[in-house]
Amino acid sequence: MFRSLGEGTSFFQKKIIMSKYHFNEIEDKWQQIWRERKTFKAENKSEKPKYYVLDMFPYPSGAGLHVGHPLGYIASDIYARYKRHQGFNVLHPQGYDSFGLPAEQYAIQTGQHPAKTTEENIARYREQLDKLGFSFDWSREVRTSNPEYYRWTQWIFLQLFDSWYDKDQNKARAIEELRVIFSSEGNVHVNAVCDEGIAHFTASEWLDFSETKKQEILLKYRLTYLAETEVNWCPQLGTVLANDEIVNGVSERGGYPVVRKKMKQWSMRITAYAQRLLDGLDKIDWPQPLKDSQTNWIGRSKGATVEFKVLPPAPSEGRGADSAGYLTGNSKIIGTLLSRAKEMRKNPTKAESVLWNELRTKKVGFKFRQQHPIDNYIVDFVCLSKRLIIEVDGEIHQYQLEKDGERELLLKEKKGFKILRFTNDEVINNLETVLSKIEQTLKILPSIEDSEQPQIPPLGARGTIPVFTTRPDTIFGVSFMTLAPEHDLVSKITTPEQKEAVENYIEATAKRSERERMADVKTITGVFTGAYAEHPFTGDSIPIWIGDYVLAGYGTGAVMSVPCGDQRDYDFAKHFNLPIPNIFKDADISEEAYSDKDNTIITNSDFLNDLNYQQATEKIIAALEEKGVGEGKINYRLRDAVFSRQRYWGEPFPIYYKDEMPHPIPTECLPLRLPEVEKYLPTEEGEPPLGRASKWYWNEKNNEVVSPPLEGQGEDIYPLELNTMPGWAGSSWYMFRYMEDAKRDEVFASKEALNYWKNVDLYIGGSEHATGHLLYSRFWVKFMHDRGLVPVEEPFKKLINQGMILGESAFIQRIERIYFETKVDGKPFGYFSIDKTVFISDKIFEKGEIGKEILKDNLPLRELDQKSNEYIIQNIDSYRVKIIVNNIHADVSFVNIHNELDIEAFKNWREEYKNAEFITEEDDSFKVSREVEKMSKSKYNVVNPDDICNQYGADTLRMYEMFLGPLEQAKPWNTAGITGVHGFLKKLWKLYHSGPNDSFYVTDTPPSEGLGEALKTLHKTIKKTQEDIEHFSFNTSVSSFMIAVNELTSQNCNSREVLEPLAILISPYAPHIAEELWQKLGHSESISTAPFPKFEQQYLVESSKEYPISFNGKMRFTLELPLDLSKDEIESAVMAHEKTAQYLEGRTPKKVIIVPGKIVNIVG
RNA sequence: GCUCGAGUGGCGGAAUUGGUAGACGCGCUGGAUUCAAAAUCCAGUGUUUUAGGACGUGCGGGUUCGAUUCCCGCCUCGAGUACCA
Repeated sequence: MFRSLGEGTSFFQKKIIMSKYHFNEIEDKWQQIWRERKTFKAENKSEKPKYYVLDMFPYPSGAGLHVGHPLGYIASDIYARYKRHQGFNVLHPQGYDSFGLPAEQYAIQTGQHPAKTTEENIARYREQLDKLGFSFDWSREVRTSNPEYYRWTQWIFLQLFDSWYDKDQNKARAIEELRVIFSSEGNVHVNAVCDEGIAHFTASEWLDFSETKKQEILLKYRLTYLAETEVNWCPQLGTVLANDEIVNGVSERGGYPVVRKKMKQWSMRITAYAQRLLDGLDKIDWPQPLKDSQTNWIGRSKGATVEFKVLPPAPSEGRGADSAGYLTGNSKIIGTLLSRAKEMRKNPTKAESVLWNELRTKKVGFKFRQQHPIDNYIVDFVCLSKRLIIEVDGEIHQYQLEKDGERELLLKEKKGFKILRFTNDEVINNLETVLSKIEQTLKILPSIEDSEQPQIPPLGARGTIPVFTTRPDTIFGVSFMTLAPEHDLVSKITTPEQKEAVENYIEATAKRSERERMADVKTITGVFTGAYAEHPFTGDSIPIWIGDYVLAGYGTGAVMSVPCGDQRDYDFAKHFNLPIPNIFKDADISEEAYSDKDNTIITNSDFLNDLNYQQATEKIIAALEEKGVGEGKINYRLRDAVFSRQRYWGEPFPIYYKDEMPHPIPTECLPLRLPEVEKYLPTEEGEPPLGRASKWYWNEKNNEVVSPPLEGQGEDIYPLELNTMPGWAGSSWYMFRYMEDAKRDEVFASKEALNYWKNVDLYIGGSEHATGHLLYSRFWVKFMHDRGLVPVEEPFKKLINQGMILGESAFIQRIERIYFETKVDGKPFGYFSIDKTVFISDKIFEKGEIGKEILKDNLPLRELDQKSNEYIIQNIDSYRVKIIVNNIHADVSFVNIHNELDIEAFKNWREEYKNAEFITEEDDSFKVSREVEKMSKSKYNVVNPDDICNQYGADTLRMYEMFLGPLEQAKPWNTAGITGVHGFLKKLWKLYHSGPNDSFYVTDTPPSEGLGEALKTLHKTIKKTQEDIEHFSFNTSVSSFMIAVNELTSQNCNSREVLEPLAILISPYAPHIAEELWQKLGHSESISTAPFPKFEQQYLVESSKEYPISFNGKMRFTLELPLDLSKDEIESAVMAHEKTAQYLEGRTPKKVIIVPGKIVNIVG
């Protein structure tokens, strides 16, 4: 080691030092130059083609970076730099996902404002990132927790609030357009993704509604809406817990009870986009496993809905529509009428059937419906597109006349229908006249758009139980129905006799947490409701059960149980002794259900007999639709996303409440800044932390945040929303923010910027975001596209998941107990626990008897005697000794590459180890065992990139991380291996410093004057590097650099023609050393702008090939032959070779396979 | 359970469409240099062997002149997801 560079050092020594590879100096120098010259600033206007490389931005945690974090950033940086060499205008930004839980938890514990913690963490992250020499354009940095950023998150939220999803146009539209539709024609023809069970209203009704009522209705259509959602509430902790924070029904922290509580929460109607999210996957270049998990998450299944009519609870209560005692209340009238309409359709009068016969075939030119419910009535025939009702009357009583007059008035006034009336007589005897009158009227009446939409009352409101099934073909195998215990109808259909049992069951299941219910799938539970449903085809009565194997949240929360075809139904049926009819030909269902779709032949199923799955499904769906009791349907597993969090450190909702209804804050008033609170906990009343803010009301008049109004004052003052947005809000659109560089105050991103950069060309990040960020972000982008805010439908064109870098934990073994066993009869003699802390070197006892010696020397037997008065171990040799050890994590920094522990450092680590004893190896070393685990602070296996940078340099770290293995694969970190890559960089440096005293030496002499091998090496490397980068195979290109440098070194190459392109090839990987060499080569511009070397095939052309000669597929020897030989010439050359005869041992070859340029194989 | 991915030396891994299995690096062994160490350089390193060879890419089959690569059946590990009707 040199003491100093001062006077005592000779000039000669100084020279040597200066020309060595001083990575620290070089790296500092270039990082500073890049920063000063803004080398990597992207321009929004350029002649060059654009390329956008993005990393998933990090959450700046307090722990800082470990070597696993930069892996993806290094890969993306290499690609970004490569693309710059290829002549692209590259956007490669970075930022922080800076809202989140850890900062808030820290705030709760310390009272420190999360903004401050976040700020500090970001500073530390930035410092660490800067050391690695990334080519980020930091001028475009984003932080999701900055008001100037979340202003636009709030703005986008308001766009969602201001939108509804039109299923007909299959896109989101402005809510204003929906108001216009409501004002002109009510909601009957609106085909929207919306809440269930919205009552129908007419235009005039809409206009009569109060503004609050209108808002209430509009909320049911908005893409972000308020809904009662069940959450896990922990009263003791005063907070809502996520599912994974609950273990066995109690909180993970503290073990407090958790109850299910309904809370009003904001939700996002992501389900509207289910199909488009699925379809979009075909258009993007993402890893298949990731696409698969999104596909699974969306969970599309094709099947049918079937409605089962609930039979009246007891025959004595009658069957008529008027006396359906169990269906009460206004909303149920439609349902009653509908089932009555069905009844009436089945039993038409003669006149009705004659007229229907004419109308149904569209003879009059328009589509008519028979016995159709309109408002509170059933009309005989209706043409919805012309709003024409046709009534056929029989003998009219006075009572009926009055009623009809009343309804006529209503229908005319409110719904704008024209009514034509005919008598039975007219229809039967004067059909032609009747028809021409209808036709004439139709001509006069104006058409109404979208009239083909039938008026369907909401599911379940008709006294029927709708179910979803993927196997409608098995409908004749239904022997019972099962509802989720939470199903709305349960209380309505349960008979008095079963009431108690059902209520007890519901109570019992409600107590079990969702987790418990899911974990325990073996116990079969359920209760009979006492009610029956009618099979839509056989008319049989089917018992209706409830059971917790049916989930309220999926499908309709009810299933038609087909025990012969579904294992769960089968188990349920067996358990409760329900019938299991078999509808599968030649299927054995004595032990389990027959769920094989492909080999199904249906039997015992009326008109489905002898059909296979596909045919039967097709036929039954047609039959369901014809009968009006069901239809083919696509169901999705995807649920709407809950968007509220009862947290402080997130975006506040720009919403205030007036008359209980949410109102948006004017967009020009954004951002709505997070208020200050004195504590980051929920309030005593269980409100979210924002409830503690002293100023958190909105003055509608002055448009400002104000204090709560005093009693009797503040007419224009309304409370603001107390929840905040979840983490994925800010990350769903951040890729667009980077695009904007100048007008960030005016827009989330300008049209010009959005149109120029379009979408992310390459996105690199972890696969853990598969069903979170990556799905939500796609959803928001599709929405933003619909509303004309962005030009693209998909945010990320190509995506790569980098694998995790795992840590190699070090384990030190602590003796817990010693177990003796007599040698004679193998009987246990005794356990001895150790009250001292004794550590034992790894595997020392595998060395047989040595172990015992060591034990004798180190564990004085008196210790054992003291511990147990009963047994005195006099002579350890007469026993078999078993040591029970406990593995304890030791910090990896105490362990060297030979797995030897620095005992002193370990002793000083923790107070409890200060006086520990160590049983060492014979050479006094102490070994630890190693195991690969996730890198984490708690496992003491974290390797800090700063340390690596200081010791080996950023270029070495970058290259080594790439060299470890394929980018997408998980791989363990092993610091010992880094010397190989570091040695390579030293060799690279040396290659350019082959002058006297290791001075820089590069000549302008063409390499062809030597052997010409150097150019071959160079072009081979160009080809390989280019292919590898394009395939993201960075590990193999590092090895090809090593090969190149090894070859060029042995060729003594110092030609500029080779070394200059080589520096460019390496620069994406090791940018600092490359810049330094580039400068030494005489360039003043950054190497990052140099064009990528062009590969030329001519240098790789070979004239001969070392042929492997195989016998029966086994390679025996090689033979160098000219490449231009014909097959025959190769054969004769091979056959003439002496070794050929030797391996043939006199046999005649049956066949000789020759693949010119590849291989020769002799068979025989 | 279902879906997806992966199994190659002591270790990380390579072999782009079936064509010389183990590139490159670590580690290990021996040597050179050094007072010594570090660093550097050189040689060797899949297993086995009677030194000819034999066996080797999780296991068992198959296709082929030839299989780490393709097909069938299993085993193990990892990830995601889970009573989804």
